[in-house]
Amino acid sequence: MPTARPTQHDVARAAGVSQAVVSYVLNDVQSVTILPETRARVQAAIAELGYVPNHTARSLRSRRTFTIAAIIPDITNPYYPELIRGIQDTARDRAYDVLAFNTDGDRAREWAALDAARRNRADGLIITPFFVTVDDLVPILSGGTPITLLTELRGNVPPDLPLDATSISGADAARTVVSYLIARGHTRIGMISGQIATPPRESRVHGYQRALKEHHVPLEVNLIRGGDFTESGGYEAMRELLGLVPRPTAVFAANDLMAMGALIACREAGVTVPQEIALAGFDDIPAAKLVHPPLTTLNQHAHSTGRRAAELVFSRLDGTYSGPARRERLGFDLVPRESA
Amino acid sequence: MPTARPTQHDVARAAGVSQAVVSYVLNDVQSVTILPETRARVQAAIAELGYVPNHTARSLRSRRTFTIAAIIPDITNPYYPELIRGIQDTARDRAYDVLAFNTDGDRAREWAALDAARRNRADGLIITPFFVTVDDLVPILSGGTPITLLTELRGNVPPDLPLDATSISGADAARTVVSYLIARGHTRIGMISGQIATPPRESRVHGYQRALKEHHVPLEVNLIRGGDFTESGGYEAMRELLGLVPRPTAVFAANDLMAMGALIACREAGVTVPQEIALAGFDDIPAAKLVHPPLTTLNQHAHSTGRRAAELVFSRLDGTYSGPARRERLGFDLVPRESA
DNA sequence: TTGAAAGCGCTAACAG
DNA sequence: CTGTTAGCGCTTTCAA
Repeated sequence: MPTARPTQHDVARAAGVSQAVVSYVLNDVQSVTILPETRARVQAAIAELGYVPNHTARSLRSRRTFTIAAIIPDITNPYYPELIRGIQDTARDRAYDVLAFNTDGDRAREWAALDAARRNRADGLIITPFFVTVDDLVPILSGGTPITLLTELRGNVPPDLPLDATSISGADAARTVVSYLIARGHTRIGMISGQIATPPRESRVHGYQRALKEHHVPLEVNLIRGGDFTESGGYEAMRELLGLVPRPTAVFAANDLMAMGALIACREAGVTVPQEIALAGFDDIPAAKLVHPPLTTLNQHAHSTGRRAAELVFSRLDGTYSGPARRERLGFDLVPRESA
Repeated sequence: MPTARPTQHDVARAAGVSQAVVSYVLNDVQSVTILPETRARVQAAIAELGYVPNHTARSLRSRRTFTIAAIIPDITNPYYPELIRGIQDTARDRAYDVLAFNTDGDRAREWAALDAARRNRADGLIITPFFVTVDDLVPILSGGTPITLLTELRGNVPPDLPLDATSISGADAARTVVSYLIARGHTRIGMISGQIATPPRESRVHGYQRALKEHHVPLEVNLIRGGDFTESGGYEAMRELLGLVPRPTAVFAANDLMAMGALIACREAGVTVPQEIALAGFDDIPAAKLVHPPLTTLNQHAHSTGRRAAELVFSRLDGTYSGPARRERLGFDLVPRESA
C-alpha cells in the first residue's frame, strides 16, 4: 500500500501554517504578502514531503485545464506532425499541454473529438474542420472556449464568439500551382482532389478551376478525381487518370501524400515523370524533396501555421484579444522541383 | 454573459430526483436499480438542459483522468506518428485520450514531461527513455501509475511496480542489418549512430559490433559517427564518412531520417548509391520506399508497437494484469530495397 | 428504489 | 500578514 500522496493540507501542517498559505506560495499570489521566513518554511516542507500539486483539483477549482485540444485528420500524414509541433511548442511556452485527436476524415470521429472540449477537457480548440460548421461550434464558443479554425472562415460570425481562423487561401494556392503547370505548356491537366465535400478539397478544386479559366483552358470534369487524402487514394486516382484517352500531360495532386501515391502508380505503369506526365503536389512535406523525381509542390509552412493557431487561441485565453473573429491569410511558396 | 453550464444538480431538480440519481443513470451504475420511469425522466432532463458531464470534476472524485501520456523524442520523425497512432487508436477504444510530449532528446524536457504524470494529468505513461532510468520512475510507479517503456528493460525491477517494456531487440535488429551488408560483400562498413549515450544508439551500435565480430570483420571506431537522430544529423555524419580514406563501401544509419540525410550528402558529393556506397537505414518510415534509390531498411512495426505499449498500460489500469514487469520482444523485418 | 451527505484537493474571497 | 471558509461538480458510501 503506497503512502497517500501529500496534499497542501499535509504541507501546511508540517510547516505550521494554514493550507491557504501553501497555496499562496505555490502560486506566488501577488495580492498577498508572505513573510520570507514563512515562505521558506513552506518550501522546506514541500521539499521534504515531496509534495506535487494535483492538477485535477486545481483545474476543478480554477476552471482551467491548461490543455488545448487539436483536432486533425491524421497525424500519419506528414503535414500534420509539423503543424502539431507548432501547436505543442507554443503551448509548452505557456505551460499548456495538448491533446491530439485524429478524425480520419470521419464525421462521427470529428464530433466525438469536439466533445473533449465540451466536457471541459480543454480550454481551447484548434481544428481542421471537414464536416463541422460554425453553427455546430456555437455551443462550445458561447461557453467561452476559444476555437481556431485551420481553414478559411466564411460568412458572418456573431462578434462576441471567440472564433478565429488562420490558413492559406487554398484556392489561391491551388491556382498558383496549376498556373505554373499551364505556364510550363500543359493544357490537359488532371487533378487528384482528395475527399469530396471537405473544405480543403473544395477550395483547391476551386483554385484549379480558376486557373484553367484564367488561361482559357477548357474544364473537363472527367479529369478531376476524388479519393481520400492518403497515399493509396492518390495511387488509385492516378491509375484512373492514366487510363484516360487521351491521357493528361500533367496532374495536380491536392496533397503530397497523394502525389506520392500517384508517383508510384506512374512508376508501375512505366510512365516517366516529368517527361510523359508532369506531377505537382501540395504541402511540401519533408519527403517531397527526397522522392524521385523530387516533387514540385507548394509549401504552406505547417509549423508556423500551428504556432499561429495556438497564439490566436492563447490571445483569447489570456484576454489579450477579445474582439470579433480574426481571419488570417497565411503566405505560401511554390517550390519548383523536378517532377513538373 | 453565457448561462452557466447545467450541472447534475440542475438536471436533478428538473427531473425531480436527487443529484445522486442523475449520477447513477449517467454512469449506468449496476449496484443500484433505477425505475425505468425515473431513468427516462432523468434522461429527458439531460437532453432538455443540454447537460454535459464535467470531466474535471469526475476526475477529481474518481481519481482517474482517462488520459495517458506519451513521451517521445519528436513527432516530426516519421517513425513516431505511426507509433502515436497505435497508442491513440488503442486509447480511443477505451475512451481514453492521449497527451503527447516531445523531448527532442533533451534531458530537461524528458523530466518535464514526466511531471505530467506526477501531477495527476495521466493515469498511465508510455515513454521512449533517453535519460530517465527505472530508478527515476519509481516515485511515479509506486504511486500506482503504470508505465510502459519503449526500450529494452534491463536489470531487476521490484516485482510490485507496474512497469513493462515492449520493443524490438535493438541489438538483434542492428546486427541483422549489418550482417546483410556483410553478406553483400562489404567489410568496410560505417555507422551513423545517432545521439550518444541514449538507449537506441547504444543497442544499435552494440548490434553493429556483434555483426562485425561474428564475421571476423575488424572493428574500427573511426567508422562510427554520432550526430542526433535527424536528417541533418545524418547529413553531417555522412559527410564525415565520405571524407575518410579509404572510404567505407557501406553505411548503416541507425534510423531512416539520418539515412535520408546521408543520401543527400552522397548526392551532393556525386557519390552514387548503391554503386559507390551502399546505404541501409532503420525504421522503414513511409518515405523510405519513395526515395531514390529506395532505401534498404528494417521495419519495426511502429503502429503495432504503439498498440501493444498501450495495451500493457491498460492491462495494468483495469487490473487484468498485476504481476511483475513484462519484457516483450517484438518482431522486426529486414526490408531489402535498392540502396544496399 | 432513492436521497443525504461526505468529501476528492485545490483557489480565492473575506476576516481577522 | 495569515487563517477561515466556501465551494468547484462529481462519485460513492450509507441510510431510509
